[in-house]
Amino acid sequence: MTLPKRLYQQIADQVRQLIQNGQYPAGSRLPPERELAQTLGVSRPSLREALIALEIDGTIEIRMGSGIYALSPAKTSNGQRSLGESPTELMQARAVIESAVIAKAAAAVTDSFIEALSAILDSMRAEIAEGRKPIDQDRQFHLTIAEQAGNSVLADIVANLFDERHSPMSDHMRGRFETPETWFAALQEHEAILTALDMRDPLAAQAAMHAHLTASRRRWLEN
Amino acid sequence: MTLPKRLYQQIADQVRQLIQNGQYPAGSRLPPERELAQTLGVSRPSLREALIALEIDGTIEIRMGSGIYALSPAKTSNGQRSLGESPTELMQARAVIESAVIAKAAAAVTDSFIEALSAILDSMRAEIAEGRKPIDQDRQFHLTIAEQAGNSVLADIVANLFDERHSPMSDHMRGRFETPETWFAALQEHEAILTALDMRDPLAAQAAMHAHLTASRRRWLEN
DNA sequence: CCCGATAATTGGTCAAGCCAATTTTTCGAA
DNA sequence: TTCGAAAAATTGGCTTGACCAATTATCGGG
Repeated sequence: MTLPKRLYQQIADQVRQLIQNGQYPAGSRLPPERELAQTLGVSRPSLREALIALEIDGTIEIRMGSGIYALSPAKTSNGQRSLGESPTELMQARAVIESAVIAKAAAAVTDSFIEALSAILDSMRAEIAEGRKPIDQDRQFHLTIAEQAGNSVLADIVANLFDERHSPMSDHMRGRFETPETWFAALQEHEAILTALDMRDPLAAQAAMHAHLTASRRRWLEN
Repeated sequence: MTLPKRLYQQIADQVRQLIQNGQYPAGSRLPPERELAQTLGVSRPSLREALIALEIDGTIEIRMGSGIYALSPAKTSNGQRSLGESPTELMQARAVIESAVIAKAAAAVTDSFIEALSAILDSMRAEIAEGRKPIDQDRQFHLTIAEQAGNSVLADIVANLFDERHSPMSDHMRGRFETPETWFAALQEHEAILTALDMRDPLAAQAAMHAHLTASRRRWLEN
């Protein structure tokens, strides 16, 4: 499916291609705004909107009175990966990071932590029973564990990887729709994780999380 | 130090605050462009530039003819963390992830991989000898290891965490300037990592990487 | 040849207008 | 009185043109 793209997005793509194919290597200065706008056949405000997008994703640097400079790809911020580019690698990365994170969380188990996870699973079960998709509870489960590890940088990464896995566009492109059966399987895997955490067993928690993410990958990619 | 902020950034911050403090909860519609511009005392093109920034970072959704809608924080993409917010946590996250990554890379060692790392360290040594900062070689060293792990998602995360640690703003704010001495120490730590990889010893490689990142944290935060 | 002043070039912000998509309102028929 | 279709209003999208501010280039005098 192709969404109609905003003009600023089209312009940004064109400029990004000029940089990435070497026409403007890193450090070089792009043509001035007015010239670029004319070359691309768009208005200056529209070009500026595109330049803002490129500034945000780290493709260019804008210096008032001086010009627009191409940045090296190494300096770009966390660009959005193309959807479907590495779904297997995405799930593998989740397995690596959430295994490390849950080991930390398992070393910091408290009764309230266990109760919070249990409440999330109760809510998840209720949603499944009503035929709804407990995507928010799924996210909350993983994020609560990540937060218990005590490192907000890791928690952010867990959240972002979760969102990449579950972005609406990602699901739509792959033609994947979860069913109550797949959600129930996920719930059972979550309960196994909770049991391992309740036992304060880091190795068991890691194994349960790894099994869950392996199964999730299978549900996502192989159906 | 405070860089003068672009107007669109200031506007975006204001709108983001309106959303985050509950004045426009997720799902609600913001005032129309023309009204918002008037309320904030800016022009419509400037407001539109801000709205593009907010659209990119997932704070809002724009629907032509319908309006501007606040999104829930859960849906936001990888927002930039405030600089200095968690430097300790940033380094801890790097330790967790790069330890996992180097274990994978150590299981996939090849002669050309070792040669590539060795060449990077040679280049790093030459830069240090000439009194320059081998920041690119430092990054290349970490990223080459991450890429050898065979997972582009993890490699991207390693690159992004490295860039967060070494963003010009981050260094400037903390008043930190590396010296030839600190770079030389980093080079020696890198050589220890290479030795462990050359021995195909995942545990030694993990320990060397962990020691390097611990020392790097100390150099960054405690001087 | 160098330095300071001026001009030119560059990005930043603004006002106003028109186009296109969506939503709301109105009107007429059943 | 209700419903559906058409028209109007509202919303975002894009453009043209103008002026302000920072940086760079040029020129003239010492």
